[in-house]
Amino acid sequence: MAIVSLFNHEELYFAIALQNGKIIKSILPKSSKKEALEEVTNGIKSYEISDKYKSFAEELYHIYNGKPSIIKEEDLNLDFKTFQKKVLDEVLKIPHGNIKTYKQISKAINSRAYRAVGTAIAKNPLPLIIPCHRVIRSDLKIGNFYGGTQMKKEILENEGIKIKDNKIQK
DNA sequence: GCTTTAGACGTAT
DNA sequence: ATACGTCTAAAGC
Repeated sequence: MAIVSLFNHEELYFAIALQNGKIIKSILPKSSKKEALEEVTNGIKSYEISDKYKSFAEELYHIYNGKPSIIKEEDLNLDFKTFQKKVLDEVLKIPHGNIKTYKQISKAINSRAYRAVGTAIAKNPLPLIIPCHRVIRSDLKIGNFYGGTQMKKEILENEGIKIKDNKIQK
């Protein structure tokens, strides 16, 4: 049985799901409670909604607004398949306010599978917590994002990164 | 400088 | 077999 907690601020709805005390799923902000719930419970068979982990859901809101995450690695369920685990482990290491390219990630895990890095990140079950928004293209363009490039840009700007014409400014 | 081309990798469809 | 949140190198404008 998974436990789902919600948090909302104005028109932004965040949600998080935990199983055995570990975070198994987070979502990017949605514009309605219904959407947030649908998204976070996608793929989860049985769950109950409670305020028990509301602080985690609220934390998502803080990360979205550019504050450093206080969620610890031991709170996360990182039970992924080998390749994806390597990729997400690397992404998790990117500090707040910093960025890395797809190429740097693939190099760090001794692979040339830049494309596969993209797909692995696309399947990230813990957006915001695993900062996949900090992974960009080597030409410093934003690249794509599950929640849309616009949202990726917004989060990065909230972290203090300057962006002009879809490009990171050094 | 820009664009297009092709092949490289892991995974899901 | 093909498509993808990509990269590089080469070619042409």
